[in-house]
Amino acid sequence: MKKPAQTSATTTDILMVSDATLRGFVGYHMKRAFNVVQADLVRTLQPFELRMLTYSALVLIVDNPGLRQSQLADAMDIERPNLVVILDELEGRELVSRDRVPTDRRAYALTATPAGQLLCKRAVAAVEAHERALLSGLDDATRATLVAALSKIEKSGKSRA
Amino acid sequence: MKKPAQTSATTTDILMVSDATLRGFVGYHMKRAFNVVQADLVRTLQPFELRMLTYSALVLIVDNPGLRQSQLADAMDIERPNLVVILDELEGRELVSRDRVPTDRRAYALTATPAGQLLCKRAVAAVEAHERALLSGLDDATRATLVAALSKIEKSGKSRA
DNA sequence: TATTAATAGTTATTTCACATAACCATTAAG
DNA sequence: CTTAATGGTTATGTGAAATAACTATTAATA
Repeated sequence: MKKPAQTSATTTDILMVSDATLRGFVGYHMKRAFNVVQADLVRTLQPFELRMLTYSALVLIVDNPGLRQSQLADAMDIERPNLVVILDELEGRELVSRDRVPTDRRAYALTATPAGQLLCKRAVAAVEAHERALLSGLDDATRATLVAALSKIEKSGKSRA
Repeated sequence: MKKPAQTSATTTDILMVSDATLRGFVGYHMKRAFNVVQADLVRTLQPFELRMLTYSALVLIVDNPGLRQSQLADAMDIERPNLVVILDELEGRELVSRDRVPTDRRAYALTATPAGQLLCKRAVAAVEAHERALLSGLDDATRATLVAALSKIEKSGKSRA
């Protein structure tokens, strides 16, 4: 009788690590799944030299031309100071422009340049394709339930912020 | 005729920011929902003086007494160097101990002290309670679908790591 | 109107979660 | 026995967030 391949000559005891307790939490599953999605997103955006934040900022500016930095920060759920570097980068690449608002000389109106709009369109298309591939294992009904559940969770947080 | 409350004397134009494009991505919903869950988790763990990482490390050690740091790093999907500080903290608080493995004097076997086990039990209970509250809007079937979908997404990433 | 308070954006600094490179000790392989 | 690989560590860097404190400007109020 052959000994089963001498699995571990080294005392390493390839005992699988159990994460049973953590698996009991929906949050744990969310983090793990999101890590996968995010890693994919980062790879997808790399050719465009966009990061998650520059990407979502750009998309929001394209979709909401003329909005203020504070509105954008609000929409992105980040603090104003963090937005500054993001916009510095986008502006430096001439993808968006900060234009003074004549009626309020404190504020800047954000708009995407033609180059920014083009890059945005391409990036969005790429992300769509990648996400479609990543979620190909889920049928439409499941995907809808997933999104609905996530929305509900998100909303339930808005109350006790 | 009363003018409708002069909604904005300032030109601020309270125009709602549209995130319609981003809402088209499941990943966006995942991030938003996870932010809520994570914020809740952080608040929940604060009384125990645990952060997400110290918490999950502790739980995994309790569930897998004797495991090595590299196994733990692997299970937590982080690099070994990052685990060092986490364990320094847990060991400093005498919640876990690093014991030399006699058969391999390079490695450390990680075990939770009684204090660590107790804290772990309490923390897990608290997180369970909080998560139950957070997910109270979802019925069991939806929750099951959610977890199944997230697991599938997670797995689909494991192939193309 | 003059002063105070609030707002928009910025700078500086910090924390946390992660990654890489390089190193020491020890063990395994050639 | 020399070389590889492994387990843990140190040092260091990056990206995503937050806070405090500042300037310029606009709104509120006394």
